[in-house]
Amino acid sequence: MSAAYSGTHKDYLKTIYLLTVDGGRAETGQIAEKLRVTPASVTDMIQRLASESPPLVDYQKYHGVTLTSEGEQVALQVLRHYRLLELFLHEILGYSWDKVHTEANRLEHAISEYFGERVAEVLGEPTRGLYGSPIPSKDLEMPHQNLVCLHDLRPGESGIMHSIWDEDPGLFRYLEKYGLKPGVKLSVLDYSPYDHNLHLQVEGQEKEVVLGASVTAQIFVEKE
Amino acid sequence: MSAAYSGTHKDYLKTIYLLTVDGGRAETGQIAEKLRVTPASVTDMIQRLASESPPLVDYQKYHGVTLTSEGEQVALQVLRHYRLLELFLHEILGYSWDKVHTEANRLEHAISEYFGERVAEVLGEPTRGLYGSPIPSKDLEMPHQNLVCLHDLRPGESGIMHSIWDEDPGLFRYLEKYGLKPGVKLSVLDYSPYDHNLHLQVEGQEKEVVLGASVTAQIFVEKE
DNA sequence: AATATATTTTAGCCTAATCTAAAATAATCT
DNA sequence: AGATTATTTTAGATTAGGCTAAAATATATT
Ligand SMILES: [Mn+2]
Ligand SMILES: [Mn+2]
Ligand SMILES: [Mn+2]
Ligand SMILES: [Mn+2]
Repeated sequence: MSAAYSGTHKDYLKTIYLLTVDGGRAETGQIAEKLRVTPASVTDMIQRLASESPPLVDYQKYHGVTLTSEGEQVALQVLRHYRLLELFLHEILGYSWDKVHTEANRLEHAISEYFGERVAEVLGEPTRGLYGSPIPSKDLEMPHQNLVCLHDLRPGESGIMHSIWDEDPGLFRYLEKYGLKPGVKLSVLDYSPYDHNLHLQVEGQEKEVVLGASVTAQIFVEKE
Repeated sequence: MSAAYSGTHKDYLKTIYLLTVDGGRAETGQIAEKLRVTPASVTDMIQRLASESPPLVDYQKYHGVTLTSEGEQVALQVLRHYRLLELFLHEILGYSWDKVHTEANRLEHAISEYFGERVAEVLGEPTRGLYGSPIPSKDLEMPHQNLVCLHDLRPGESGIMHSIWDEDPGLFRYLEKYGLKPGVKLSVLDYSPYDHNLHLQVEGQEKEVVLGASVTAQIFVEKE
């Protein structure tokens, strides 16, 4: 189906996907920051993405872009490769969490579809990757998930830790020290309305864990 | 040490290495054919390789190039990646022989040094790849080998099949039908001076195998 | 040795993807 | 509402790596 897009095209599309997955448009400046290029370069590129046939983005001057369905297909394919690679590097090649990102981000464009499917098979056709991130299926459907931000849970509610915003490895390591990693059950014991701190009971930990709003806002849980 | 050379640079250097490993110079037209670009493009590129600092090739106008030792280091690094990947794709991901080449040729530039070493470890630090091709060590030494062309063996002489010229998968499959694959012992029973045919005893085969000069010239054996 | 053929190099052009500086537009503040 | 600030777009330039056509050089043939 889809033509063979360049690695650069794919990086733009993946970035736009991640910026718009929760609704809204991806703005020039945001894309520029993520891809570490100048806004002028982004304007140039998104105009080219918009004038591909079929168009890959819907571009409104001065108001950023959204993906067309063609653009989304490409983005999901790259994202599938990316998340399969993350898992593969960690599980099969023994990469540590923090080394995974850079390598997967380079390899995601270099591997063939066939490579992707071979890796998927070796890994047992996973639907969740590192940090619990969802992996699009081979036919590019996102696995359904009933996620809620930990920040929004209140005493008495509980869930399974799922993933963290932006997949920040530094934050990930910090949370690991409190036993907080994907798959772990947690329940909210208390909430302080003044500082928005949450007091948590974390599976496998004796002491309760207290996290500030700037941290809980970054954590997604699958509500029970 | 070495700067970060582009994938294109590396493809040229690997190609030049393979064209000069048996001595002599790599000519513009040969490189152009292997890389499927025009001779004019090759001239342009080898002039740039020659004016890198340090220079990667020794260029003599109208008489092709040889690698400098810096160029050879880069070539060996790429070749190591390439041959590790070939083996990896076949052994770990279950690629068939003929699918391996294209993927490895793309991935050889995309993987990091770290990835290469992780793969090497998973494979058990191999020194020979598919078709018995030698894999440069981590510090870029080629494994010693006392190879001779099957074409030059005469009755009474014998050896272990090692590899085939140019790693042609079609020829490889043809030879497999006669039990001829890397690691198999063979001895020369007879030689016809008129057609240069060789009559071979191949380990594991009852009937003798007769091969023409155009085939025996492509086969390397480790002499006993 | 002269001519014909094959190979290589030069010259000029092209596209993708980036940049900087300046101009245009939108968003924010008073 | 008007002025200031922030963001985006345009214009023009650059670099890598390719191309074609023509010129230069080398190799082969008579
Ligand atoms: Mn707007
Ligand atoms: Mn990428
Ligand atoms: Mn010469
Ligand atoms: Mn290559």
